Parts: sequence; structure tokens; C-alpha cells
Amino acid sequence: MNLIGTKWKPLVLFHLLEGGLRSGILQKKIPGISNKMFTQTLRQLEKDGLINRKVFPVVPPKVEYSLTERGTSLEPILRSLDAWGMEDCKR
Amino acid sequence: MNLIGTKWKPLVLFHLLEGGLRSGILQKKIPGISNKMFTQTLRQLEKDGLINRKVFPVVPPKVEYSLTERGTSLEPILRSLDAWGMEDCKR
DNA sequence: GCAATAACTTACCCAAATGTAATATACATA
DNA sequence: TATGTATATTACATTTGGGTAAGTTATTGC
Repeated sequence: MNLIGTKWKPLVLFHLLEGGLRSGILQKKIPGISNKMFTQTLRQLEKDGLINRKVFPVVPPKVEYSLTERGTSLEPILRSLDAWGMEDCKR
Repeated sequence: MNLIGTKWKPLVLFHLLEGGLRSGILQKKIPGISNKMFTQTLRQLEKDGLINRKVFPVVPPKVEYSLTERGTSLEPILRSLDAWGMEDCKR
């Protein structure tokens, strides 16, 4: 799954700890992430079974991401990374 | 510091949790790491202030690595990564 | 003299991660 | 008809992690 060895995954997960978010809002919480890496990271996390993707059939599109149970189980790790002041979680 | 975003750093630190080790022995605990990445990773960790490097002026050379206090403070993170079964810590 | 030893280092190369920028979709509305 | 909107994808370039293999050092012992 490679949570480690990737720049953005932990960051994305961290911002979902407080609850699900709309795509756009989540992205704004991660300054510096490119459009591409944002969706690419989400796709991977979804494939890893760590997040849910919920699409609302409206226009313009609305998509919400939230942690799965498995994703939530990472909370201790994500919080300790944050507490420790890991660069990648500071942004 | 980028503990995350690198393949080997957490692994090296993890194996030092139980105490300092000679270079060669530490390397053997990390199958798959190349000679180059091994020393390169150690240099980075040393620069990050996470490990100590102690050289014994003997022949053939003897070098021991151990965690600094700062490095030891990562123990909860390293252990939870391991407990979670992170791929990189399974080897 | 010459091989063996432990710990590195260096040159060279490839592949994977990431960045940039343009484009797509589908409908509402001015 | 043209524009805005939120989400996403694609092609292309660049950066960086990582591998391989050979060379370095300084001594001991055959």
C-alpha cells in the first residue's frame, strides 16, 4: 500500500480525520498539491480501501471523500506523525 | 526531514530501536537495501539528528549506529507503523 | 608482495514520483 | 451562444529515489 514512500497520502488522510469533505474543499486544505497529484492520490487511497468516494449526480459535480473504517484505523499513526511535526504534515 | 516519502529511513530506524548496531549487522537486517542506499540513508538520518555514528579506529573498520534521543522519540510512530503492517516495515 | 576485511564512495543509468498545462464534461444561466 | 462551475484526465517534462558495479582505504596475516 505504500503509505510511506509517497508525499501526499498521509496529508490527505490527515485532513479527512475530522470528517468527510467535498473534493474542492479538501484540495484547498492541501496547498501545494497539484491538480493531478490530488486526484491521483485519491484514486490510490480509494483502491487501498482507505477512503470512500461519494458522487452526487448534480451540476456542477459534487464529490465527497471520507475515511473508511480501515482508513480511520490509521488515526493513531497520522496523529503521531502530526504531533511529531513531520514536515509533510505541517503544511 | 521527510521521514515519510522515503523507502528506507523508517526501516533503518526501526531496527535500531532495540539498541545500537554495527554497520554490517544493521545492513543485514534490511535485506534488499543496496550498499549505496544504506550509507546514503544513514548519512541523512545523521544529518537529521536521529542517529549517532560512532567510529572505532581499528582495522578493519568498525562503525556503530544508534538512535539519538530525538530518534528514540520516534518510537511510537515506528511501532505503530509496524503494528499496522505497513508494507515497508514487513520485510 | 598480495589477498582479505569492513565500511564507504563514485560514476553511470533507469524508473517512479511529481509538476505543468491544457483539455473534457454537463448543465445552468446571463 | 458563450461562459462559469466542480471535478477530473491526459500528454509531456522534470526531479529524485534507487540499483549496479567498480573502486578506495588502511591494516593484518599468509
